[in-house]
Amino acid sequence: MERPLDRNSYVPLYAQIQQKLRQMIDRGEIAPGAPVPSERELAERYGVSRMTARQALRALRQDGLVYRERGIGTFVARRKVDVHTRNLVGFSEDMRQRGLAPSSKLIALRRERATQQVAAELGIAAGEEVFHLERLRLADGTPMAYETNYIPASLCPDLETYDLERDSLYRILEEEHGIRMQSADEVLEAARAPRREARYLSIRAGSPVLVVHRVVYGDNGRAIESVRTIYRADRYRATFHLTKNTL
Amino acid sequence: MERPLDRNSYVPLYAQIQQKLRQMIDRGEIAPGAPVPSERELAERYGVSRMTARQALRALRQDGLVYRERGIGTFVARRKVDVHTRNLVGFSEDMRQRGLAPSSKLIALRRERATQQVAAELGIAAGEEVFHLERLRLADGTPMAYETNYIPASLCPDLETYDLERDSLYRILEEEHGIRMQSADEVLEAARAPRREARYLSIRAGSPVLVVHRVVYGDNGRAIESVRTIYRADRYRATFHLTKNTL
DNA sequence: TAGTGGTCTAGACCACTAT
DNA sequence: TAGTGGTCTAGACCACTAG
Repeated sequence: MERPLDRNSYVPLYAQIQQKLRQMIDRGEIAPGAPVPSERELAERYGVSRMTARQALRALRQDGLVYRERGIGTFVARRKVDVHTRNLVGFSEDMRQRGLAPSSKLIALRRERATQQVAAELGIAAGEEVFHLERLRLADGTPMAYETNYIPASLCPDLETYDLERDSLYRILEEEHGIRMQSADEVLEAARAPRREARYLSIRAGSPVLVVHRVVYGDNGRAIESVRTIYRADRYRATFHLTKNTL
Repeated sequence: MERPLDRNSYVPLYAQIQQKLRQMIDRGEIAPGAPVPSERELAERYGVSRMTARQALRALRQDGLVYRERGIGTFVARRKVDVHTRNLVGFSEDMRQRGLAPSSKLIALRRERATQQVAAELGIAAGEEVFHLERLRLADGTPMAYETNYIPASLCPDLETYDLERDSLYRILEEEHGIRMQSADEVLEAARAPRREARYLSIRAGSPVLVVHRVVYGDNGRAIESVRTIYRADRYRATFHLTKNTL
């Protein structure tokens, strides 16, 4: 028999089902290509309506863990690329998902007035106060990326009190300030490493680098931060899982 | 009064509502930051249940067009980056969305036996027949990318009969062969342009390029194609819209 | 208090696939 | 024919936010 769901939990039922299925897939209990229980079977097994079971499967498909075939069933996807779905995680979590230990070296942290460009990116007025943060990002102790963040000072006035060499900015914003990230726009491009950043990254100036510019939005639709991350091209690849829209 | 939905159409009701809202947003009839009709209002206005209206709004959020705040409402997102959501489109459609005219120069198209690596990417046996396609991709007549595709020959045995300089591979697969793309894994990295591709792209060998490797999966979970696209770094940026998972 | 989005129910019909 | 996923209904309760 199946362990029942916790109906008093704050975790929605569909999320609990999703989590159970995700575990079974991760542990290999359901092999790639093998069918996942159908919506109706999940509904019966866990004592929920079919719409609830369906919601769990939809989220798994969104993450690329399963694919669905109408009239046939839902199956565990055969992953080719090792996709760390990049569901809006920061550098620390990204590295952990890749099995690497993240760390940082603080280069700069100061309050300053937003330039026209930064203000436009963050949707605030030019001249408003922002935190300007620069960190060298390491994975297993070796330089991986150079990251520059701009965060509206009003969102997190006490940012200077945290240890940004060890702590995760996203963790601080999310857990300490209740700022929930909802979505982000990312632009990726290839470039030559600028002299200054190249020195920190221990590469030659002009070497190819992957530049990722990201603006993160909160659940109120307002920008939380603007980040530019310069990755060593020889150490980093960005991975994505794309799905056809209209669920 | 509102134009009613077409209940006999093959287009689902939620997709029709989604389309109407998308138009209103695109035309600027609902300004960024302004509220979209609530789920209950859409339900009443179009004579559908709330769950159906909800499905329309969910898809719009997934695309980053709106954001939702519980207890308050749904609002048109204030886009900072011009995101062409890259919902699994090919080069042709990508360029069109950027307002550029795509064209191609066919470099090679031949049947060959899949190497170990290509076979692994496509999930077929090494030695099985694949089409090997190479094209120089142009936007408004200037070189933008060099693209190499591998497609299992069994999927589209008559590929050679199409004009791959003018036609879209995705269109051929989708419309002529009923192969529906469902998802894809993408890996992006920065690199130096190899000599051969650099010549086609009219750049110096060693210049930075953005290399995008993509494996596309159909709705049966099987790989449809493996593509490697080398973009000129000075002409192309890849844009993405990321969302927090669990809808 | 009224309105919102988030979750959930217990059904229903459909097109599709495999047997 | 039986089972699947896709769509849809007409309700419900909840936590949340605003006035």
